[in-house]
Amino acid sequence: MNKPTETLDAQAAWKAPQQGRSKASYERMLNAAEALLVDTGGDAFSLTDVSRVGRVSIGSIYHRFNSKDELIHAVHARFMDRLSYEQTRIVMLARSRSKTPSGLVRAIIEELAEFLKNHAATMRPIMLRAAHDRVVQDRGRVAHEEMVDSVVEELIGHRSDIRHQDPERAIRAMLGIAYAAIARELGFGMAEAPQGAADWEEMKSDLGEMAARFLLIPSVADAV
Amino acid sequence: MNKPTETLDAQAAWKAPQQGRSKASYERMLNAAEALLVDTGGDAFSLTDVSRVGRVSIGSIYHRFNSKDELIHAVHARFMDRLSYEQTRIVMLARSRSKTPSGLVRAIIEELAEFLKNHAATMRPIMLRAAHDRVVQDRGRVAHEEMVDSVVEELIGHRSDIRHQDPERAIRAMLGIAYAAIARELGFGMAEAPQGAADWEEMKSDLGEMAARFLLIPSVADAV
Amino acid sequence: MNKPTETLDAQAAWKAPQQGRSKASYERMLNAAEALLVDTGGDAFSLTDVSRVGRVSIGSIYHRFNSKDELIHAVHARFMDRLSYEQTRIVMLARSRSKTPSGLVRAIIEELAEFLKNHAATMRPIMLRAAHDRVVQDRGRVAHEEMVDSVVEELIGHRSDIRHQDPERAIRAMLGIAYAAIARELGFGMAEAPQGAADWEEMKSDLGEMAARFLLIPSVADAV
Amino acid sequence: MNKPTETLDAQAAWKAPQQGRSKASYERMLNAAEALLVDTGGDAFSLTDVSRVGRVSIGSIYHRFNSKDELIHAVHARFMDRLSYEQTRIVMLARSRSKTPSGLVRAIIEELAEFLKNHAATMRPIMLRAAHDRVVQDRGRVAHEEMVDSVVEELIGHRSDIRHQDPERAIRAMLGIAYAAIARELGFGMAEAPQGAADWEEMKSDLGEMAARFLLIPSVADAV
DNA sequence: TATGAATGAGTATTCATTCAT
DNA sequence: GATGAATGAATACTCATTCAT
Repeated sequence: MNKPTETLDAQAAWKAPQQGRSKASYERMLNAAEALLVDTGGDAFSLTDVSRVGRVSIGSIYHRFNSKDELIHAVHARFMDRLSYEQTRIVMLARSRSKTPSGLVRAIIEELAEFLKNHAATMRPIMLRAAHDRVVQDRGRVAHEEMVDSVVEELIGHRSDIRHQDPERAIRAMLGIAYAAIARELGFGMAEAPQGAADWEEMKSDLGEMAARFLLIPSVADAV
Repeated sequence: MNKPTETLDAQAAWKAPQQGRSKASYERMLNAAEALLVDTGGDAFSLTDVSRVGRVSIGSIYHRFNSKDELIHAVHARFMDRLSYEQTRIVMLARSRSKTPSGLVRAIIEELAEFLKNHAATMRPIMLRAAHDRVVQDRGRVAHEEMVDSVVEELIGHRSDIRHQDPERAIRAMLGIAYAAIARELGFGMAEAPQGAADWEEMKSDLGEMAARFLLIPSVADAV
Repeated sequence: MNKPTETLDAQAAWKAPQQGRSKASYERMLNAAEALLVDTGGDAFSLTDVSRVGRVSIGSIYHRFNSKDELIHAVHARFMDRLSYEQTRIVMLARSRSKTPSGLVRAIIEELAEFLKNHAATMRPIMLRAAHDRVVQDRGRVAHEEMVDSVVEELIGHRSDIRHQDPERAIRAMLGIAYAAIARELGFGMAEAPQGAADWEEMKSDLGEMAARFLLIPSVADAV
Repeated sequence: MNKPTETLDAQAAWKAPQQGRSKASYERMLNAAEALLVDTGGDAFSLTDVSRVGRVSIGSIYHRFNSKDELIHAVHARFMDRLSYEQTRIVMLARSRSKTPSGLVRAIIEELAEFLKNHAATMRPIMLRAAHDRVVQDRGRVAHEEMVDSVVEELIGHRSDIRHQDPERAIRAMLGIAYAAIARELGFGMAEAPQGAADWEEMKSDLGEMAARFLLIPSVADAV
């Protein structure tokens, strides 16, 4: 594994077996690899480790995957699939909490933050892997864009409240900034959870406040 | 170098020679290691590479440093020293550009962003290294806090314009968020520079706007 | 299969099924193995390859054969059987082309060369295999001796024209030399066909000439 | 080492150290590899074997060579160098034994055969390696051509005695055939020395006879 | 009988670190 | 001090063979 795959696996080369012993061993592999990903905080585990933890032979792993990279991509893909459903619910949950524009924006930030926090343990090493791995980067970008689109779709309904020339661009900018701040707070791309992250609630609140002020209030330059 | 040092090198074990051939060879080491850090996008270069690029023997490297980790820490320390002076100038430069609170906030964001962009090539792999390396993390945190403190010191003079219960906390929150957004845009912690980062000016402007509105305008909740 | 079998499989351990689906699958195995032998230029293909190419399961292969070696021996045996008939015709064809001793010798060389050339694609990797595999060596030797015997039988009828103390030995020596030269020209024992083998016709003609002069003309030592 | 190098190493990547411990260890590597080549009858030995037999570490081998292939090429090159001097002496030795054309041709065959026999133990596995390895093939071809050229140069002085339209071509054809026959007799390209090779003297004599008759006597077709 | 998933010993290669010169 | 050769543990990957279903 000198260089992680540089391009998207057009068609994933591996496929999940559907039943029985075979499926059980397949899942032990993925579970072991995911656990090691989380525990080591990166991909610096050996296939021997996967073999031991998952109680599968090295050969079995290579029976399913052509390389360690492919195994990691399978773990990633499975993780992204799990995320997918929850991610679509962010806007829905936020909407159910508030109907005012300001409240909605804050709720979206809050739900997004909680969603990411719930999966931080796995996202941390995945983001680290993304540093070198185009496949992981690309899949991550797609998921991120889906999330952004769903928020835009919701907030654009309030476009008249958004004090920007281009409301959609403002929403996207705000989300990019909020995502970056949350990811940093949660230590995405770090091997371990950050230590001094005591102020999670405060941080969410600040971020919601900032987002709401940014979108919904006329520029200070106009005011002053 | 499976595991980067986990704790602060209480006292750095290496010291720079003060003169002559010795100093020249010492600097070739550091320069080679830094160049490789940037070129490979991480610490995945071998000491043999350093030896070749820097025209120093492996033995010389181990004469100065007890391990590859220490060499990298020296590179990091030297880099942080170079940054230190420029970082202190951020506030000064911003102040010279605008005196109104709003303009000052925007100028600070702008200067911070440009400062980070100027050093992005080196900061990218360093942030990646920080993922596993407590020493790098800690030094980075210290520098970051110095930067934050200097901004706080400047903006706190305008505390009456800051529409928050705790103006200092608001400033710190804003800076954390802004820093995260800039770092993400510049691809800190990634092996390569991000591809589609076309909208640098827009992004700086959005961030400045967001910071100004966050700090200087009453909450939308109060208003609505 | 680190070490090919060192001794003759006293009794071949496999047997061909006589009918139906079973026979079809058996032949797909042999065909796949033979094709891979030719394509890879040696035995460096895996049973997984045979399984894929021949659309037979690994289990099926092991149902018929106790090892990869045995499979290869079966391919070899089948190939030698196909050769057997054609080989017996070499002398017959040569005889029909010329009745003079000189013409007959040349025709035999010509027919032998063409016969080997027709099967060169398969003989190349088989000779390579023979380098390590006593079973293949021994079977090859037997077939070779049959060919030599048939030529001796034919030419010995012209013994009075052969200018040697021991005409039979001279014939055998000549055939050994001719066979070696043809095999070298055709790249037997090489992974690929030789590149610059442009002069096939010339080579056959030289060899025929040499054989004829060797057998049918008194020694130069006698003459000079 | 899935595929031996396909092209000539333009410049050999390894170089022999000139003195001391370093040279001793370098030679132990080459000697061990050569011994294993001969003993195993091919390149099917592991670098661990080389490490054990040569009392050098795996790392030392990779300090000198970039791959197992390169090590084998170095062994090959060293062997070819040793051969080079002796090969140039073939013609000289033959000339000192006989001045008549017929005697000279026989002496050349005899010397060539003895020369090859003396190095058969190493040439056997090298020829096997050449089956897959273009570098070995190419170097071998060059050496072979040098030998052929030196013989042509000698015999062409007797061109008036050579009963062929194109004497040089006849000499080259004869040498190609003789070389093939000797190589086959000596088991070049086989893992082990041939068993039933009882008739070495006879074979040399037959080959010399055949060569002499081929070159020096008018065609039987002309005579009959 | 047929299938193909599972096994695991074996191989080439890398690289931080040590140490003889 | 300086050099760079030597070390060897660690790792991804292959493939003949076994065996559960």
